[in-house]
This record gives sequence, structure tokens and C-alpha cells, in this order.
Amino acid sequence: MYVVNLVFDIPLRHHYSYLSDEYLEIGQRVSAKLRNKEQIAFVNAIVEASQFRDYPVDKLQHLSQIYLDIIPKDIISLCNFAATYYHHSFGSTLFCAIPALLRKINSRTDITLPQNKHYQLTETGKTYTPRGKKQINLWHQLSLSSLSWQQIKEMLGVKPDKLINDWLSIGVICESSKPLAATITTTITANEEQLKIINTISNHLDEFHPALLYGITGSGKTEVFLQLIHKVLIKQKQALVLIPEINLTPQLAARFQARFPLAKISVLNSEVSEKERYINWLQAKNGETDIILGTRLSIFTPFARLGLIIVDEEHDASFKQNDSLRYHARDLAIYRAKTLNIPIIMASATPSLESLYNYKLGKFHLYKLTKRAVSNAILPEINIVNLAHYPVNQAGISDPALDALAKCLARKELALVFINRRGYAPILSCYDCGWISQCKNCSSRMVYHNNSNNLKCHHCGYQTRVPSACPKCHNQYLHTIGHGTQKLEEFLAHQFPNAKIRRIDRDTTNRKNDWQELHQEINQHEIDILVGTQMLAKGHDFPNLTLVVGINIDNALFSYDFRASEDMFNILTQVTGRAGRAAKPGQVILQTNYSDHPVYQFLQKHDFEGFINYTLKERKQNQLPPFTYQALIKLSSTSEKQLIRGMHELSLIQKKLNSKNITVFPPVPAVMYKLHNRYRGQMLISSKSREYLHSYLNQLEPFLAEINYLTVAIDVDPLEV
DNA sequence: ACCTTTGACAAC
DNA sequence: TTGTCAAAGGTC
Repeated sequence: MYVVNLVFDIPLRHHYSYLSDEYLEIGQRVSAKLRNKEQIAFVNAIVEASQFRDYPVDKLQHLSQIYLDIIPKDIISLCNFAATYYHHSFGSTLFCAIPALLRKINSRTDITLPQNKHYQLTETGKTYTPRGKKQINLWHQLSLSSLSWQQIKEMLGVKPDKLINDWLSIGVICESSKPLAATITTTITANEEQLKIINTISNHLDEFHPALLYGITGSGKTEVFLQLIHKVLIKQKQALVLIPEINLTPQLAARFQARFPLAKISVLNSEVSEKERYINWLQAKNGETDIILGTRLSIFTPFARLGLIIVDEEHDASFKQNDSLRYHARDLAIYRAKTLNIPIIMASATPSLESLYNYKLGKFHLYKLTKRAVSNAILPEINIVNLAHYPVNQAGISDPALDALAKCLARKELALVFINRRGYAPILSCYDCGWISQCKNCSSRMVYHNNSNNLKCHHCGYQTRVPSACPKCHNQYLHTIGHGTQKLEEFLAHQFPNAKIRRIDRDTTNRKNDWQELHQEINQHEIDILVGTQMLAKGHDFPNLTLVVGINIDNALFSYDFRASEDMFNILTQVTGRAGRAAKPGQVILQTNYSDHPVYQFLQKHDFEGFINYTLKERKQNQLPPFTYQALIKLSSTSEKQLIRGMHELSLIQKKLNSKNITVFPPVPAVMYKLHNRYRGQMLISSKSREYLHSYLNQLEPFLAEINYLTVAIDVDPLEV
């Protein structure tokens, strides 16, 4: 008889003990009654019942069921680290890290994995005479190379089990080992710069080697990934590639598959069904998968032989999860690479200040790609249009920008107009009484969408019909304030009636097919002008694009969030990087009221390093990250009264604690005070030392647990302050 | 007397 | 987190 210590999906520190007749593995999935309710749990520890002292053994219950799934040790230790670092309960952390199918009590996990056997012709098989067109064709293919069950199925068009069994029994074919994933059909030569980096990193494949790959847009970072992955595949190891958004996945997956036709590549993101995720999880764990391509959540995928982690667009904020376990996938990836003793490549055209600072501290190795990969491709010329001299029209566009658009149309080349705001106009207002389109759930305005004739809140999703008159004073004439993608699209269609204009934002382009269609249309030169939000900025390659116009880009300059200008610089670098990727030179026009602002000066000179040094200096002066480490205590409640009570209690707690080497800012209402019908407040804690910050949070935690009349969360290394 | 809301507390 | 329990407050 054994006593097992179980981890449940509850936000508590404590774990619970049960009796088991069988010996169980650490990480094994079981179910047991907790508070009279059947729940899934995982084995945290196991001892002989006679050795157990913590609780009277005769009062323990037996666990109910034992499953076959086991969370591997390295994932458990990753969760342990994440739980400690992000001050989240171990139970909730572990349950975040596994496929949803494994979390639920009644889900079917008795899935048979897809067939992955391979077959080849035997010596006798080579003289066999198959009958029928399809069989002849199959036999012919088998005489050329071994084929997988899946490939045979595709050739026959039906389930091949019967034929395979027949041929196996008469000795025509036999099972063969899986062909090497590293087999490449196309070889692509890298340029000198790329080769040098590939060769250097190749020397560190068997050790922890945190590499920051800083490569300008279009410099061919992906080629570096592919060649390094190839080297990892040759060693029969697996690779994990983390990418920020799901938009880019199909393109990237296709490129990887084309390069490694025999590799098993699994995609992992929120579009993948729960069942498929579970299958991916199992296949990566048992070593069948060669490459996982996925969003932040894939950092928790178990691997049998992980050999390399790549974090593409390492600066991207979507690697940070902003609810439940508030982890940063890049940072967990570093931990994972360190414990596995493998290299990790963090790549970006605009690396985060945190990573660059880590390089300056000697923690990361820096590799630079400074040239565009396509020969002759040069960085676009950037023109700053000072709006003091060139006023804008009703759609927010200046004359120089319109001129450039007209010329681009005449050249029959593609133009991109970037405006980071979807909808028609961000506010609808009555000039008579001052009514504005306020959301009833949030402290934000509802955006006017003219195609659906709706007012939509972009924060909570609430929408209403556009009122025909002012709801307050019944004035017939309501006005829009500001510009969005729809307004711009409407204006450009009017201005250039013969141009084919395509709007790209979350309202038009949501599903993966949309992107495929878009790329097809662009490649067939069916589009003249793209109007879109930052969705367009990331990673896409539009060969004929030679003009980029940036509208309404000043918003971020004077934001409450100290990271806003960094984000804006990055997005603009990415957007402008779309222009002139092929042999044609590109031009960028940025409209601003603050043309003297350093951000624009650095942008214009393509001086990322200048911008970084300027921003680092500013951060140092103001004692901000990366020079200090921050944590946010976030409070929220549906009752404003309770929130105020919570903020008051938090400030009392804070005064009681020893805050040596810690700066604690008093609790304040959040910038978005009301969101989705919840009132929100926060307390910022900052310290020059990570250790001090963590020990302060440990001190604070038991007190936070006592504030149980509202939701309290700790956000370590928050990205939005 | 009876019903609903609220806060405190415990889970093996 | 979820669920129970008792006290408190309100209604018929």
C-alpha cells in the first residue's frame, strides 16, 4: 500500500494525499474524489504507507482511477520553475501546461495514434506482378523508395490495411524504419553572413547556448533556422519553433515541410482541435515528431529528444500570457534550454530591450544579419511628412502621401497604407450635447463600424446598432471622430476609382483561408492598395510592394505605457521592412506631427541601435526595466465598492511589510478602470534585484490570499503597466 | 417562519 | 477554485 501526494487544478499551495494499491510514477494521471467531487490529479510524490506521517493514514481515501498518461519529469520541473517564478499555484500551472483533454475527467483519451509505419519492397517483392492500375502504381513507387502508411493510403484512396496485410503475408513488402527526417531534396545556399552564424552556432549544439539573432527585415533569418534545424535533425533530435501569431503558421509550416519532406512537423496553436493537440503532445513525447511549430503554449510540449529551441520574433508581446499563468514563453524557453543543455535562438529584426540588455550583461551571445538576403534588395527610403506643413484631408492622408500612392499605382506596383485602428472611426459623438459612444461594460468608447452599421467595443465585444439620433438629446446629426481602416478604404476607393483596394484587419481577415487567398491575390497582382492594421506588419512577404504609408502613428509617443514607443518603433520597422524586399527599391512615408521626435529620427536612418541606446538611457534614468524588475498586483471585481476596499486593504498590507530594496507604488485604479464589467486596480512593485522582488512577493502572498472577496493576480515581468 | 444573500473556511 | 455552513437581513 502506498500513499500518493496529488496535485489538483486548484489555486492552492497545498497538495492532498490518497491511498493507492499500485506503485505510480511521478507525473502519472489519476482521478480522485476531492470534496466529494471526482477530479483529475497528477502524482506529485509517492511513499510506502508505513512511512507516511503527515496525515492519519486511516482517514485517507483511495484514489479512484489510474490512467496511462504521464507528464515527463522535465515538464514537471519546468512547471515547478514557472509556478515559483510567476507566483502561481503549482496545480494551476501544471494544468495550464497540458492538453485540455487531459484536464477533464470524462474526456476520451483512448485515442489510437495515427499510423506511422513505413513499408518497403522485399527482394521477392521486386519480382512480384501486381494487378490493377492502383496496385501497379503503388508497387512502382515502392520500388523507388519506402512509403508511409499515410502515403499508401493517399495513393490507393482507401484504407490500405487489407492490402498491406496481404502483401506482408506473402512477403512482397516488409516494415521499414522511418526514413531520416534530415533528408533534404532542395539545397539552398546561404550568404556569407548567414553561413558564418550557422557554422558558429553549430559548434554549440550540445550545450546551453542562448543566441540572440538580430537580423534586419528580409535578411533571411528563416534560412538560418532551417539550416540549423537540419543539423539537429541529422543528430536525430527534435526542434521546437515558437512563433507569435497564428497568421504566419501555414506559410511557415509549408516552407518547413517543403525543406524537410520526410520530417514529421506538427503545428500547435489555438486553431488546432483538442484531440489533435493531444495527439501532437503524445507524438512529440514519444519522439515521433521532428519539429513542433507553435505559439507560446508549445513551450510546455514534452519532447523525447529536444535538440534546439527557436523563438522567432522574440520581442513580440504575444509570447506573454495575460491571464491565469502569466508566463513569458521566451523566458521559459531559456530555462528549458538551460536545463536540457541545448541551444536557444531568439530572433528578431527588433530585439527586445530585455534581450539586448542580457547581451550587454554577457548572458546572451549576439549574432547579426546586416544585409538583405535577396541580392540588390536595399532598405527602403523613409520620408517623414511633417503635418505642420502638409495638413491632412478628411481621411487623415496628406498630399505627399496621396502623390506617392498615385505614382505607385501608375507604376503598377503594390502600396500598403498602415493605420493601426480597425473600424470606421474610433468615436461617434453628438456635438450638441457632448454625448459620446461610451461602452456600457468598459471605460472605453465604442468604435463606429459603417459596413455593419454597428457600434462595437473592441475590448469586451459588446455591440449595438448605430443610433439614428443622439440617445441623449435626439439631435439627428452625429459625428465621427478620428479615422479607422474602413474610412481609409472608403476614401481611397473614391480617390482612386480604378484601383483594386483590399482592407486587412480582424474584421476582414480572420480565418487561415483568408490569408491564403490574400497571398494568392497579391501574387497574381490583383491588388493595388492594401489598407490594414499591424496584422500586415509581421513576417509577410509581398514581392511587388514598393510603397508603405503610415497614418496616425503618433498615438504611442506620449502613452502612459513606457513600452509604447518601443512597440511603435518595432511595428514601424516591421511595416517599413515590407517594402522593397525584392529587387525593386521601396519607399516609406510616415506622417507625423512630431517629426523632430527621436523615434522618427532613428527610424529614418534605419538606426535601430541608436534607438536602443537612446531608450536604454531613458529607462536607466527613470529606473525602469530592464534596469529594474517589476511585478504587478492586479485586483478586479464586479463591484466597485469591493475593489476600493481591496485597494485600501492592499495599501495597509504594503505598509506592514519589510520593503528593503523594494519600491512599492501605492495601489491605483488601472488605466482601463472598467473592463468587461469588472473594476480594476493595481499595485506596482519594482526592485533592482530579482531576488529581492521574489522574496517580497513571497512575503506578500499569504496576505493576498486573505483578500478573497475579489480576484487577485500577480503578474511578474508585466508587459503592460 | 421562511427565503436569499454574504462572508468565513476547508478540501487528504 | 468549489462547496458548505451559519449569521444576517429581508419578506410574508
